[in-house]
Order: sequence, then C-alpha cells, then structure tokens
Amino acid sequence: MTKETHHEACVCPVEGIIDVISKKWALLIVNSLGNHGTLRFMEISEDLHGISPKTLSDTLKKLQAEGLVTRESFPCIPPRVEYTLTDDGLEFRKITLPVLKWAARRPSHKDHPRSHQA
Amino acid sequence: MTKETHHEACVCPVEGIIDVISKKWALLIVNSLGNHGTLRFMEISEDLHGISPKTLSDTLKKLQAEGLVTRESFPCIPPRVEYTLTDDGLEFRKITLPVLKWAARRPSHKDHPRSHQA
DNA sequence: CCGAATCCTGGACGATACTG
DNA sequence: CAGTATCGTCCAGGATTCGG
Repeated sequence: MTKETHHEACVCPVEGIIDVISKKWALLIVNSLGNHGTLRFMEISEDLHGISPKTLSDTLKKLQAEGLVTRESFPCIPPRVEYTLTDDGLEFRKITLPVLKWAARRPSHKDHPRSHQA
Repeated sequence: MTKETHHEACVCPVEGIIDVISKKWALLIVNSLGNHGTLRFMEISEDLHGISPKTLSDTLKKLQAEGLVTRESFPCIPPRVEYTLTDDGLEFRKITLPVLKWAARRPSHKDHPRSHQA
C-alpha cells in the first residue's frame, strides 16, 4: 500500500510526479544525467557530492519506476552500471531545468548569503 | 531545521528551493494561489481538498519564509486572512506550471507492469 | 573496488480538538 | 474563520555493512 491515505479516487493527477520531485535529490540526479548523457553510479555520486549511496540507489529506483531513467548493468569485475535518461526523462529534465536555474540564481535571504555559484 | 547534514559549506545553491518543492503540497498551493490571485485559508484548504490545517499552515509558513507568499491579516470578526503570491511566487509558479501540466498529461506509470524490477 | 541491502533517526504529514 | 497543540504514523535519507 502506498501513501494514498488522503482519499480514495485521488483526483490529483500529479501525485506520481510530486512523489518524484519531492525526492530531495531527484531533480539534481536527472539534471546531472542530462548534463553527461550517461553516468555510472559512482559518477553520479561524485557529481552530486554529498548523497549517500542508499539514497542514490533508492532515488534511482524510483526514477526507473517512473520511467525516467534506464539502468544497464554490465556483469563484469568490477561491476559497471550505467544510468541514462529515457525520452521521458529528457523531457522531464527539459521542464525542470528552469526551476533549478531560477533556484540557483535566487539570493538566499534566509541565512548564510554566501557562495551560491550562479 | 536545515537538514544540511552532509558536510560541506558549499552545498548546492538550490537547497532552499528543493526544500520548498519537496513539500508535498507546496506546488499545488502556489498553483492554486496563482489561479485565483488571492485566497483565504479555508479557500485554499477547500481548493486542495484533502490537506490538513496543520500541513497547510506549516507549508504556508515555509512559503512565506521563502518569500513566495504574502500573508495579510485583517483584524475583524470573523478573522480574515488573505494569501497572495509575491513577485517571486508568481515567477516560481510560472516556472513550475509546465511541470504540473506535464505531470498531469503523463500516463500513470504506477499501474502498468512496466517495471523490470518485479 | 563498486553497487546494493540493512538499520536507525528526524521530520513530513494526517487526524482531531481546542482557542481567539 | 483562522489557525495552533498534540499525538501518531510513515517514509526520506544518512551511516554503515555486505556481496560480488
């Protein structure tokens, strides 16, 4: 059972995506993938620098489940797993990119008004 | 608050906004406000139909703290409080609207057995 | 070495009752 | 009407450990 506790027919058509973009790192992962085309687990991890493996793995799975990301596993030593945006993922990235850009450009007026790379 | 537990001072510049849009209802509230211009507490509550007063209040406060929403209180009986998008809020809404639209247009991935995971 | 599974904690969110 | 107080549940996500 999922988290549809609020009501039954759930008219909100956006719940699935809300669930995705509500993931703290989802947008950044999609963006990172969009920037580099294809990345390995560790590469994403380093690109986002600060995400725990579990969270990355978990978010990646949700992105896969939503059809935004494909996962290709190469059975070799050391293991190699590559993640790529699907068509939907690219579309999603295209749409959410302005959000990230706007957010990055925005002065943080709540606290530490230091280093925000534009 | 501020869940910047990861470690670095040079965190992502988007942290503030991520924190906002990670709120389950934030996007919908902003959108609702954008649709109607100005709304009262109860009106938002009914428009979103399913949000608890606490969650609404909490999310509204965060939106105010981020400077996306203004709160105007009229000292009368019965009390009247109006919420409106700020300039930034309007901008934010403009940017996130495509996301909501895209999400609404998208077929539900949760139903069909397309997951390769099992 | 790389990626995934486990454990645990904080906080998001819902329900209800109550106050000004 | 517009919230706040309190309580409880559930999940996001960080740290660590395991497997290949």
